[in-house]
Amino acid sequence: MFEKYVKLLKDNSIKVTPQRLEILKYLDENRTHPTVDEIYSELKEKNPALSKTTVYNSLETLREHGIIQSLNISGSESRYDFENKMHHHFLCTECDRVYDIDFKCPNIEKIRQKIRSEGHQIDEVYGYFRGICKKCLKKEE
Amino acid sequence: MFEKYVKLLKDNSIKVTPQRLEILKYLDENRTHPTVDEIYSELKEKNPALSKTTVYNSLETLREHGIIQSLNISGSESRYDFENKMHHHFLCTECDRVYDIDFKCPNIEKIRQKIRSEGHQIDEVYGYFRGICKKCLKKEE
DNA sequence: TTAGATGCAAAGTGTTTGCAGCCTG
DNA sequence: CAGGCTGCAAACACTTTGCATCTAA
Repeated sequence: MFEKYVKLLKDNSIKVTPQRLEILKYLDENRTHPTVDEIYSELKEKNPALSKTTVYNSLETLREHGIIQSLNISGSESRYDFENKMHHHFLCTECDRVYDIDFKCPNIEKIRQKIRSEGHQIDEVYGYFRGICKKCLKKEE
Repeated sequence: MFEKYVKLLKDNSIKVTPQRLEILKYLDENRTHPTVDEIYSELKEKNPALSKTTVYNSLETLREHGIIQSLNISGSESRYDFENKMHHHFLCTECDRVYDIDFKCPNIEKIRQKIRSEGHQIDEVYGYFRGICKKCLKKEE
């Protein structure tokens, strides 16, 4: 049940703890770009001793190792994504849902090259789109 | 001296106040993507009665009217940009400087169309790049 | 004259820090 | 056993809110 996540952690030389396994499993099974609060509230039900600090610490550790991705699309709180391959995101400013955008943009490589040619080093690329999603547009009618 | 900014405000039917004029002038003359604190600290010197609340309020009003742009590239605090045309940004995670990226990416239109074709409505597009800038790379040597 | 802007203080929200005790490797 | 992780409380940083006063139009 947790073998997959144990392997992920061991491969990255990170200590395996029950909290980290639960967080990874939650992110893997909930590709809704949850916030720290959402993760914490949900996992706290099964483990009432869980601390929010641990959720913050674990997410940061996982992110540092490139196992997960963090998003800052909403401006206020961070969101987390088990999918670590590069892709873009669309935020609905009505319902706060975040949608994945899997469009491959060959120009990102050109931009990277342009920035590199100016002497800078690029580590991360984010594409954020905001607007109103299909569901919310229907409600407004 | 302020005619340009008075016109900007009047054209948008926003009341002309000394605070708003100073903020606009500051942003126009400092294309360094300043934070609220930077704007506030600087303007407070000439007008000690200035309130940070007013800076927040004014920036939000200007942003709502599309006169200026706000950036959330650093995760924590917001930054502001007098330039309101679409362009991308590069954040140096060492020195926190933000550089403009004026690369025109024709694929953004394709992504917009793709998202639209799925039924969503797009209002804003942000491209954020993070890494280490030329100046900081030199220091590290 | 009046709707809206300002400034102050207080409250709110998301995140980080310090540290004692516990657990993984 | 040692270094790293957890959990709690307190501290922090940024932003928003409530409200009395003031000001642009």
